[in-house]
Amino acid sequence: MAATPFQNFWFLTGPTASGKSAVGIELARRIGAEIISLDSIAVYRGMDIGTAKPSVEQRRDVPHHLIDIVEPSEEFSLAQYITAAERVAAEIVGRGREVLFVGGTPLYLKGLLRGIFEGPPADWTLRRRLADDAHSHAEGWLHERLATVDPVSAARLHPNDTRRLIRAIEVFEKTGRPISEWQRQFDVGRSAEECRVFVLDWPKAELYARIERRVEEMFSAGLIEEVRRLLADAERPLSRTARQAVGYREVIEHLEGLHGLAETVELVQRHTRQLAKRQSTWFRSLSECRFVAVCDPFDAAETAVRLSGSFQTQSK
RNA sequence: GGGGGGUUUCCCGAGUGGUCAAAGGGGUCAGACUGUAAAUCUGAUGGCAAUGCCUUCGAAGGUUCGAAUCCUUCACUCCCCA
Repeated sequence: MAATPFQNFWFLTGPTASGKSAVGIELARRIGAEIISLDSIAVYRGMDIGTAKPSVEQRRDVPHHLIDIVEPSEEFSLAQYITAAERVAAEIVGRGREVLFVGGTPLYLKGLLRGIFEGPPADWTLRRRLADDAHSHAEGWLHERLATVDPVSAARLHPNDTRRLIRAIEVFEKTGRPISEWQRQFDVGRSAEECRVFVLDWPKAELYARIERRVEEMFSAGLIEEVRRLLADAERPLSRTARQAVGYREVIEHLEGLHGLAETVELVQRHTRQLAKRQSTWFRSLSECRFVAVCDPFDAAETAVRLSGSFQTQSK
């Protein structure tokens, strides 16, 4: 799954609330691109307010893909994303247009840039069994168990990193080969000069102010009502991947009576700041990234001009 | 006016003579991350010339070899009776 030359496409990313969507549309216009959303939650239909999806007008203006492609009751995964992105990107290229990825899910970005291994899909029954076994054994059982079949991965993973330990064991059981032998794609990245991966880079205080404001706007735009609607269909409960999204998780808890409204708003703001922090950690670690400094007053069109121009001059 | 409780490191909150710079949680900072990733996991978190030293548990005194822990007074705060 690594062969697709995603490196030749355009990528616009950055932490949440950094203005990616607005800049993306301006940039797409300039370069004649269609946009592929790079967002693990915007794939869900009906999850609009909390994901700050581009508006209908914006989507009419520039074609957007991989938004609203699954039901909130369905699980979604990295591999599904990569597969869908490959397909859509090929279609866009077929139309003779540029491909511009816009969004802030760094794992998906890395998967696009470097490829992912052809592994087995999640087996939730097996995972559940392993988790149960781990509970009934002593601390560190999963880790020891992995060490016997895949010492390399065991050495890399912390004994408490249950999810990755389980996935590593799962891959071994399904394929008979250790996951550490499968996973080579992420080892080496290309340099920023060879790629067009732009990261909107804000001063922290300004970004945090944008986050606070945006979360308040989500609530006044009806986030709580949106969550009520999502929960209304008892036949099709929200999937594990859909319900863990920031904004949704906290509002669900609010509706369950766990915390009041004011506290909920604060929680969403705080968790969003923490998300932004983790996104930034990813960008710093990716050699492909090119940081584009932005600050208030923010001008999306001007930023788009600047980063497309910077590419022309920087790439010789 | 009478009786009882509280004041702990950024926050909440354990700790009732030494093993306490002080549990745990939150926050913050940093890191990891390949089929749950807006998830999950890890480390650090009083100061410093730092295998030790200095400052800290409302304030000031006191007891003791030794106090966040005991005593006295003061300040603020909460509850009950009047």
